[in-house]
Amino acid sequence: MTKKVKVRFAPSPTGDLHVGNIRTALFDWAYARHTGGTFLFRIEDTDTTRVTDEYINAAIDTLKWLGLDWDEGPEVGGDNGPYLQSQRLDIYAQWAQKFLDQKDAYHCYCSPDELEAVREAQRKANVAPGYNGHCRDLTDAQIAAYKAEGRGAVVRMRMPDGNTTFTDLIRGDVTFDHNFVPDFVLVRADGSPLYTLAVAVDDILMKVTHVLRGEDLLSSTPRQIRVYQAMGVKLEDYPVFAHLPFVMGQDNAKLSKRNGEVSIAWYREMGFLPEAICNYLALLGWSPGDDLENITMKQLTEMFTVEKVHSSPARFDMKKLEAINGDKIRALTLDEFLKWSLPFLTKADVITGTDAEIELVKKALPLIQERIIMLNEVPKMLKFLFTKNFAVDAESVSKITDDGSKAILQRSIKELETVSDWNHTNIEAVLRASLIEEMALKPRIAFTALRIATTGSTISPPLFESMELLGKEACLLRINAGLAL
RNA sequence: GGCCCCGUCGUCUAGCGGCCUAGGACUCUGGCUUCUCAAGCCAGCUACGAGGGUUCGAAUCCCUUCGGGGCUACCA
Repeated sequence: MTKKVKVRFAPSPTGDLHVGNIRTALFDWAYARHTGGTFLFRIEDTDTTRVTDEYINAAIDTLKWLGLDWDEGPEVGGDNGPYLQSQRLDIYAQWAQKFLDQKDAYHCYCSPDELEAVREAQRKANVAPGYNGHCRDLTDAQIAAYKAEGRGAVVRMRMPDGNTTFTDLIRGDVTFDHNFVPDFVLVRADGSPLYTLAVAVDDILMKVTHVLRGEDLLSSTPRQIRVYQAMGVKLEDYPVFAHLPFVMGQDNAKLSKRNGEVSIAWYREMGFLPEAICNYLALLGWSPGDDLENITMKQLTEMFTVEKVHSSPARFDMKKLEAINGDKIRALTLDEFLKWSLPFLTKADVITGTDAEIELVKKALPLIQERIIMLNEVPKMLKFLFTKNFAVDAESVSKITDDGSKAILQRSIKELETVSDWNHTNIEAVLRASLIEEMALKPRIAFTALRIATTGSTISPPLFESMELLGKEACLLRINAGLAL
């Protein structure tokens, strides 16, 4: 009988969640959903100097926004909580004490300076740096002496001789010789637990079956397995590991959270859709196959398997993300597009949100849906429909002050005044008849002048539709104003 | 330095011994369409890091080498 899958995403929010974090979260989530298992969300905040409440809340918010819903964790609860490690300190302390009692762990009185000196010597001697086992077998007298000195002590796990082999779902069997896995610290001198202790204890206690995480944690796996052993966990109850390849930056360096472009919050502000971000990120290190790329979240959960995840790192490519975002925007229904656009429009002060404004937005959106790749372009493209103090873009003014343009504008006013039923078909008809047919102008020339005068820019939604939405009065007003420039 | 991981077009990938004179997507270039910008359509450029094996046959298996990355904390 196979156990029900439980996958966890356990970030340490020392900043806004970034691209790499989210790719991991996405795979965790997709795998849980694919298998019909449980998705557990846990916050690893044992490093209190770097993790803040603000970042924790931001992480929760980001995950929700992306649609990566969790079954156990902050806000939703569960049977294995609490899900913030800072609230589980007593649990870790108990286990650490147990390890001490079992002699699996011991107190180490070495000072940071002493440890550094040892490492320095090791580097010089060209041997593997790491803890040298100095305090492994201290006598009672030695311990008493250290205590008398007032030294603090950390709790260190004893790494036995031998080696650890585990099967990584993505990389196959991986073996680490314990000669290169020194005794590691479980508890700081101040009594607080370290990641190595907390993850292992939590993954077991929370009954996690699959640990899918970044490959930077690959070499810490033998340490976790050591903790499982000390906990007395049976082999078949160890979680299965899968180390996901990195998402790298353009320069082949690991994407770092110091860079603004990696923060998911930034992508949200720019107007990327969560589904586009997830779709793109899913393609980094994984592929649905069959030349398929544009997939829905539902398809992702149906097709995703860890076995198909690559072992090699992937470069993050903004252009491709943009292309996918454009595809996703074009696939939106009008109501969806409206829902996503409104916040951008109000935030940019293009509209305040009245019913009349929303009605007009609704008419205008279809005109720009295939012309944008990010939602933050919506206000830019629709501003001309709502602005109270209209002005032609500075760089476009000179393009309509020549005699040719004046003639076009003059003739347009004359023709447009005659249009009684103001719609784009009629507008186009009179303008083509007069400007193109009679004046024999090139459409490009004639309509560019009108475009600048009515929308203020050389780039706009389709001209005649734009004029229709603007209304006859406003159009004529603006063209007249353009004539006066 | 040591340990570990990785190596197909510029980028993401398909490929799991013959379907590969290596397919798709993004980017880029050219063209068509066209009221701008897009979108759409067509065409083109460009890859199995290198060297050895194994085999009738290798991108696919093995070895070496080179290159990239991670870890080497009282960070995660």
